[in-house]
Parts: sequence; structure tokens; C-alpha cells
Amino acid sequence: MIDIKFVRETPDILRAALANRNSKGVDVDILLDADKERRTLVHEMEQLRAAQNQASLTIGELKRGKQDAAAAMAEMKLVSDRVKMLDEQVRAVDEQLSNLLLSVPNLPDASVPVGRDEHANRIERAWGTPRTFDFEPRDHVDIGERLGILDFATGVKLAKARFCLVRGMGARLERALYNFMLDLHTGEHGYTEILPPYAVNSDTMQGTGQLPKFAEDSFKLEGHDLWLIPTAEVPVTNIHKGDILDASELPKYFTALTPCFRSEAGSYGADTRGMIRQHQFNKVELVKLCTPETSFDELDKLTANAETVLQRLGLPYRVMTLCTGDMGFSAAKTYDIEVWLPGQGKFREISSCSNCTDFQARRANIRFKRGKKPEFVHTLNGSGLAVGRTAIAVLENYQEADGSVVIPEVLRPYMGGVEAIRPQGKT
RNA sequence: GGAGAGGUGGCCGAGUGGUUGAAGGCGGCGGCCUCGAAAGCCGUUGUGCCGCUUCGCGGUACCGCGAGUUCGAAUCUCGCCCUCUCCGCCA
Repeated sequence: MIDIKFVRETPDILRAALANRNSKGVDVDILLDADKERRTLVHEMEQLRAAQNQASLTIGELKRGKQDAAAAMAEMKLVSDRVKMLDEQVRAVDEQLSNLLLSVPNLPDASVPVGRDEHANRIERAWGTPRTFDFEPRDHVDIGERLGILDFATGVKLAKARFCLVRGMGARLERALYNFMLDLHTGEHGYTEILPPYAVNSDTMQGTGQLPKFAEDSFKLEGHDLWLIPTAEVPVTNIHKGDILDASELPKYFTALTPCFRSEAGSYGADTRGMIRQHQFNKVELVKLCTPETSFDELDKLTANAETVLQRLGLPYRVMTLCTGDMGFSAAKTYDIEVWLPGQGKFREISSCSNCTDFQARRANIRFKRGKKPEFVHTLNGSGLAVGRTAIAVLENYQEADGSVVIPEVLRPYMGGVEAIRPQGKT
């Protein structure tokens, strides 16, 4: 949520930022009008309340002195009615204002390239050299089905399209990957491991920005005020919802492995083949709460933490800075990490690391105190990494001509020493 | 899911319609005392919003959440949520 005072004082900056984000749906003038009306109503109401409180004392004294208070009470009845009316109006305008504010995206940081869509994203750096194959590399669907570890048909039978079943060494590979990631982030990068609820209430969803605007992207549990989490960012960032932390507690680093559930509404026809875009996938998430002046440094460090996973796995990647038009709703700045997938001949997103500045902190009311006044923390999140996509990257980058897949060195201790996944019947 | 009890400030705990933002205690902070510390004593101690002559002042709201009764609600009524105990069920 953006600060209403910011809207009030610098509406033109907001207008420009919204135009860059392709957010033409937000009408700043309506926001300003609602704010003005609210303040007028609140002012009148509070003056009447003050009179009411004053009169109440007098009436109390009269009654204690056994004197007649009927006249004062009759007079106050009128004031009371007027207050009730104003209160209703304030409530209505409050609701309108908060709905408007909740639908305004975060403001892009000045360092973010301006642009309409992904074509304006900026390549920040690249790591590793894509391997040259002396055979035509297959994509993960071919590799996985030949090895008998990816079973898309059974996923559809049990649930529906965009669900899949992973078997045997494939399941073991995912388990190895996320254990490796969690060990790295907790052991070397200083994150505290969290095992959060996989379903959260609407208030929590609103805190990180999934609600009210993007309800159709998530799965709601029928008959309950509960949503399957689309990312661990939601429960983990909200751990301190409503809290005032002591400045000495910051920064806080959390990591969590969870399944992520996404309805993928609006992505019909995109990435229908394979495991790239599923309704359910595992992800190791990194979340930070920190002071405002450190958040961009923390973003760089968080992104580096995610990159380390790919480096240790020997997977080539590049880092992109998303442009204003391509960023998510809550982010002020986002780096996407894209891993090289030889089966597709493309870089594909495997991590998205964002500084949400005070945007989520305002919604979730997460503050810290170092002076007299509490201040909003800055929140950050990033994938470290999407586990399913990492498995895809391993399959495609480490495939051999005979259809087997070599296990990267760092994963072997997590795979019981297995050095390669080989087709059935071969050793 | 059923029955009962309960939800008050950082914590404990008073308070059943009228100077109660809320007694008392603990903790925290500041001071006195002390060579220093403890003890003791004194003072202080939340958050949001609105306004102003904005290192502060004034107003208003907040006693689980939401509605209602009343001139006036922490206190009364209704709905919801949560916690605890017992029963049922269950990994």
C-alpha cells in the first residue's frame, strides 16, 4: 500500500509512476477527492464528539447531584444522531479510500528501467557457459519420460492438467535439491528455516498484496476463509504482521520450503508442455525484513544467495532487472534470475528477487522502533530457488546422449552417492 | 463437531453504565542514593487518525473483532473469531 500522504502531497509523481507501470486503471483524482472528503467529515465528527464528551461529564455531575438533566440529554440526543450520520459517511468513504489504495501498485525505484514489457528488461550479468552438445539436446519432458521419472498423464488423472507426478529418482532429485538449498541458506547465508502453514486467511493474503486484486490467481478453500499459498512469501512475510519490532532485531532472514499453488488464470496456452508452469510446485523462498536504508543492499545480497545455488550446481544463468511495466504489483525493484535450458534453447525464469520497500509493511502493518515514532520495515523476497524448475535445468543441462542424466557433484551426498540417473535396464 | 470457562496496556491483574487510556504489581526507561552495584525512594512508560504557532500542543479513537442499546459503554444486547478444560474424532 502506498502512503496516502504521498498521494496528497505529490500526486504528479504518482501519476507518472503509474503510467510507467501500465496501471491506467487507477484514477488519482478519485483518490484525492475521497481523501479530502474523508478529512472534512472526520473533522466535523470529532468536533461534535468533543462536545458530546464534554456534555456527558456535565450530565453525570447533574445526576450525581440529583439535579434535572433532561434538557441537556435532549440536546445531546440531536448531536448523537448527527454523529451517527457522520460516522456512517466516514465509514463509507474510508472503505472507498482503502479499496482504492489497496489497488495501487508499488512505485518503481528510480534505478528501474522504464518500459512496457519484458523487451525492456535489462541484462545485468551472466554466469557460466552453456555446454555444447555433440547430439541434439532433448527437453526435460523427453528426458523425464524416458527415464520414467516424470509422469504427466497420471498427474492429469489424479487432478487435472498442469499437475504432474514425479517418481523414483526424479522425486529423489527434487528432495536432494531442496535439502541442498535449505542447507546452503541456513548454514552459509544466515537464514532461519520456517515451516509455515500452506493455507492462510484473507488478511494475510492482503498483507503481501495477493488480495484484493488478484483473487483469481489463487485457490480458495471452499467454505473457509483460507487460501492455498501461491508462495511462501505470503505466510513468511506476514509472520510479523501487526508487530512493532525492536531495531536491534533487524534484519531478519527467513527461508522456507513450501509447495506453491497457482491457478494460472490468464496463462491458457502458455507453457503447456512439461513442468515449467504447474498448478503446484515446490519452492525454497528467501524472505527478509530490514530497515529502509539497507533494503537495496539486502536485495543484492539476497539475489547473490539465490545465484550461489546455480553456481554450485554448475547451471549457466543470467540476471535481469525487470522494467517498470514487467514488475509485480508489490515490487519496487525486481531481479529475475534466468537459467539456461538447452532443451528449449532459452533462458527461463528460475527466481524472482524483489525489494517491496514499505509497500507490504504498510499493508501488513509491520513496523520497527528506533526513535520515538515506529517506522515501517522494508520487506524483500526471492526464490532460492524454484525447485521444480531447477530439476528441469539439471535434467536438460546434465543429459547424456544415451538418455541418462549426470548428478551434479554437490547433490550426490543428498542422493545417496548416486552419480547418474540412467534409463531402466541400463546401469 | 458437542458442553463449559474465558479473552483488559510489553507481562500479570483490578474494574458490571458517568472525571477510566484504564487501579495495583512486574518489566522497561530517567533520576536520587552509592566508590560501584543491589535494595530503597521519586518520576516516566502504547498505537492510529485529524488539526495546529510541529524537537511540541490540542482533539478523537482504540479494553479479541464487528454491529446494536444509551445523552454517555471496558462495563448491557446480538453475531463472529480465538484460547483453555472435558467429551467425541484423529496423524
